[in-house]
Amino acid sequence: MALPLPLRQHFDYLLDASQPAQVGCRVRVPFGNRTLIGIVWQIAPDDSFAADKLKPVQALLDTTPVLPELLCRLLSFAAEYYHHPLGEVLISALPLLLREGRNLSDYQPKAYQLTAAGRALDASALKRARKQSELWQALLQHRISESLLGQQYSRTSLKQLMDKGLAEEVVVPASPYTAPATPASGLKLTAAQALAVTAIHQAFGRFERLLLEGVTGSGKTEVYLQSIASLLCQQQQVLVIVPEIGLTPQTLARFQARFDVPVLCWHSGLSDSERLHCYLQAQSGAAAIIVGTRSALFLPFWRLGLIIIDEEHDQSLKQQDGFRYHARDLAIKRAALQHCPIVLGSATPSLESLHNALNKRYIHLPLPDRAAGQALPGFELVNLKQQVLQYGLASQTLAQVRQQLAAGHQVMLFLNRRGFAPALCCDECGWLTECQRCSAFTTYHKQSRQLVCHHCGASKAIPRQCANCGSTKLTPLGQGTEQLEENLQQLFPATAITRLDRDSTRRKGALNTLLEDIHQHGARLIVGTQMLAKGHHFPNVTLVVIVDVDGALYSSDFRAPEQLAQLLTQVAGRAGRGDKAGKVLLQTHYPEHALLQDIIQNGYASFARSALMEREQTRLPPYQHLSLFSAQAHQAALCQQWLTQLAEQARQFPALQLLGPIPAPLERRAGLYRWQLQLYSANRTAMHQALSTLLDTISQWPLSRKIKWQLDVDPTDLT
DNA sequence: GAGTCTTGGGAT
DNA sequence: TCCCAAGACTCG
Repeated sequence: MALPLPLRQHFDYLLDASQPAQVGCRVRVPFGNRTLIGIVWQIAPDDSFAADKLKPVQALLDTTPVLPELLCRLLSFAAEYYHHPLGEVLISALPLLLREGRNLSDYQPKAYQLTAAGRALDASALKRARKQSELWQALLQHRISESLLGQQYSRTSLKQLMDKGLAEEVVVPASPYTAPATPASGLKLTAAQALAVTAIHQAFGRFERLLLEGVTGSGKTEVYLQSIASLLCQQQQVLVIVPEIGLTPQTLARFQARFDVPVLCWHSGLSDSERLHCYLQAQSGAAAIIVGTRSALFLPFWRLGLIIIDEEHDQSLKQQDGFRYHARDLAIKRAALQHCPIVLGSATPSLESLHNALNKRYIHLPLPDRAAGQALPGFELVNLKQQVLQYGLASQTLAQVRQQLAAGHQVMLFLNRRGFAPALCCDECGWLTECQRCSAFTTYHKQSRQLVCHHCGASKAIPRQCANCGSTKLTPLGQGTEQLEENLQQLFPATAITRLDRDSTRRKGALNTLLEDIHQHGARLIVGTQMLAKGHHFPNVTLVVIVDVDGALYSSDFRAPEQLAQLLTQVAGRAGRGDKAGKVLLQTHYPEHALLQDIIQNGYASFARSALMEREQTRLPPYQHLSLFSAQAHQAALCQQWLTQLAEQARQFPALQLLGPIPAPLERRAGLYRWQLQLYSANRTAMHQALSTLLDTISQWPLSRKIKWQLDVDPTDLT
């Protein structure tokens, strides 16, 4: 059995012949003095463990596996690849209700049918019970579903038939969806879109990876929709994976509006029973299309014909705690197991995917132009040096904002910093409000009157005095979205402003209300964080102002330039999507910066190619594989000691290059010091072998129990 | 991970 | 001699 424990071993139990278990079924087993839900992983007489010490399985919970063979293979691959305990990987793929050992049939539709005795019954036997007889007659013809029972027949009669052993309850899985006879028609495609759709169609029925690199507004979604259309006629299912924030009802509505088949969504906001419902609909084939966030990848499908990963560059596809998998990479593995194609779509593909496309491992499908023929918005750098700024905005920026608003257009201002100000500062001595438990300043939130640490989430009341000198003159330092909104309202008192960030969209449904507001035409200012960058379509936005990117220009993380280029391109892509041309103003103190120059003059595609060359020269991913060990403890010395020990071991593998131990960029978080050791290797197999050996070694160190440590294979975040 | 067992130092 | 906490050990 694989049990949900952080242990890299299996546990054996006795199953008797009356328990027809299969691999992938759940069992309830005694473990020490508690009970666990585990997954049957191997059924074999095994003498590796003393037979007299084996405990029997308490209950076999499934007659058919909740994890079908294909998912077992995917998950066992994932457990090996990410070096995460199998039991935890398996259990994390199941909806919570199944993890807790709930009975699957309790959630499946029921029907009633006659037992053998019922079918053999002589008609005269029920002649004195007219209602029972009627029901019996009906049951002779066909099963009766639970819903029909309430409407047409009496439950009492049924109970009487069941008590006599004449009728019985059976679980009837939902039936697969009805395939449309002809593909739904869509918009007229551009030549590039048509080529992409054809290429995807040609890949149906076999494993193929396709990278759809379409500039913002090039109509990637239309390509997805038209690719899906013909699959639905063959009664195949489609899985669409989107970033967390991209899954707005608008996205879902677009799929639902196009196709007359059941489209279900899967995301963290669903209740436990909604999740189980989705799981069952996918499994039975009742759902034709599932649009979901990364964990939708682990749903069982009746007949999966295509996987689409939208915004494949998005960081939210990588799980950042526990089982740290990358949904894009596991989806590719799943497509291989399913023998179906997978489409990776993005305006700003990750360097990893682009590398694979340029290498011809993936089929490259470029959409270089916007679908409706609009020009891509032009960038204009606004030099902030030696300028008098009003609320962080240059006079030429304000002039252009004013001009667009006067024309009745919408203007978007992007500032990747929520809250009112990144810190409160003492006027007298320069002291800044710091988080007690992190090496970071606390953000001032004016509305909620709190200082919040954006790293550990801790919040506290605003101090009246400086903790250093006792002065009462504390003023906000720097500008966040909350303040920008307030300031803009001063400058443009007659204009409606919508702010989109995690604070303004925290309430359920708030994001949609705000998006609706924006779509109600009219001049309007939209202020927001990177939430603005993710796939929204705002046809009336003609001007995008990137208020401040300077903080991101000089980062130690080798992925920072890639991520900044993606963010800038995605934000810029919100402009000029309707029938009016768009423009982007980029405010910076470093107008000569090479990265900014490259992006604004040559665009993302060119930037990405030169960034790849740089990665090749510096031997960074995707040209070498990276794994990251990190250690956290209350004392920095323990982290350092543990990683030094680890580095010593790792040095024995000639295929590995080491970087570290070094403190993490955010050196302390939630009271814990954080150190890391980066391992690089050109040889993936050698890397995995080394990691396995290292993990075995680590598990024997007493120090490993005193600190918190993790391994992240292919990390995307080095903070 | 969580519960139980072992060990050893310190208090009574 | 007892008590407690930290660390080791085990779970099938």
